[in-house]
Amino acid sequence: MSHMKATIRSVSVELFFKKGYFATSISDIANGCGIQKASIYHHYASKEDLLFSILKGTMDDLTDCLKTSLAGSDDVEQQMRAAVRSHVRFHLERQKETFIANSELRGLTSEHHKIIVQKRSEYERVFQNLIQEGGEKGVFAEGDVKILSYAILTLCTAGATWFKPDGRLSIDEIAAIYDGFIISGLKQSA
Amino acid sequence: MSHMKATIRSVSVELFFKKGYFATSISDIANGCGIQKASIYHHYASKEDLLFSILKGTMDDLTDCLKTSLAGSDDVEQQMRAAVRSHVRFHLERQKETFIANSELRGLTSEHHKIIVQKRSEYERVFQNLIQEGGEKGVFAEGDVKILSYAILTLCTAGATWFKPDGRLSIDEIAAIYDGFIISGLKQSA
DNA sequence: CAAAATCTACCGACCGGACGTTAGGGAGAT
DNA sequence: ATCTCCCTAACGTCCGGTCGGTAGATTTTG
Repeated sequence: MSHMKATIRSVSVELFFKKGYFATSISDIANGCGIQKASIYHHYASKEDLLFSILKGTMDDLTDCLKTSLAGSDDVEQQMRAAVRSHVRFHLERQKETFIANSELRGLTSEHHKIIVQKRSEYERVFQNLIQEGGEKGVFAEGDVKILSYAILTLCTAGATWFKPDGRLSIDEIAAIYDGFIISGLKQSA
Repeated sequence: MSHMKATIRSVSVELFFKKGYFATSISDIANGCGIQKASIYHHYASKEDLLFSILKGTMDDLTDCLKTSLAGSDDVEQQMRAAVRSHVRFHLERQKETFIANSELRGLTSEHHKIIVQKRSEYERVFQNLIQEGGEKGVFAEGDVKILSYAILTLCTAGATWFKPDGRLSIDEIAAIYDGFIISGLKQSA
């Protein structure tokens, strides 16, 4: 990826995060890059292509991150803890991209939309399998797998909405809080 | 509110939910109402005014709903359970409006934005006070009040993202799952 | 090795269309 | 006579995207 192409990408992430995809114009992006808007089209085929490439890259990295973090153990509870922490960390470290990935899906063409949704389904399935396995082994209480997986994922994902990088708590502290909260909820002592 | 004004509102909710605020044009709304787009302006001053009135009405109803549900008890745990169930029910029963209220804030002017954010802060404070009080009385484990409140609220709020009214589980069943999950998390046995 | 051809990165000007909004008017109810 | 509610018609603006072109680097070729 050329230097300017990377610049366009990062300026777009910044603007899509701050103003939203539809409220950001190609001129805005070009302006932020210090070039003319026609030059954008030398690097990206369309505005939608730009959005898609951001979303796809982010989803791929997210998936890789999860796979790496699961490789260390084969104990269900430890794996769930690792998965939660990986999920939280990624969403807070790359807050802007993940926020976009969760709020701007409607900007995609239907084919691109399908691709991203499928990637997300595969990602969710990892968590669902862990909940299922944990339930069968008696590590977690029995419960509705889908609802619980949505609960866990959206919980962490939403962090990207309110997180302030220079706030009171560090990413690892937040990850630890979520980790504890979720594992308690899955064990369902109440 | 006149009949047509109510129709415009409900058509807008439908379209804002399905396509998003910026992707929905005044023509789309007029079309859905069976009138000309200029006629919209007899009932609402602008597109933004329409969005704001939807958001404000929804937030007011949400707050009322919470207040009513808390009046029944003065036990902290029971109140938290009631609050969670109220929050979940409202977000699933009025899924489209709450979804918009959580995703289209950027469409507002800065004054209107401020008003809605303030209403939301007051709403959040109710939950934060319950967590605080529960912590002091030893009903819940000690923990970061803000993070936990965000966790609880976004958890339920996110339900409006994936909920299917004709799905496998009823609203009350989902509310019960969330209730158990959250209370366990707050008691932090893990 | 130099000239010719090609490729890369960008620009200024422009296009068709869609958008939110306004002006002015008309039919019916009060 | 006035007010409500909706109409037709138009306005100015901005947007995504295209076009033809240029300066410079790189590669190909006689």
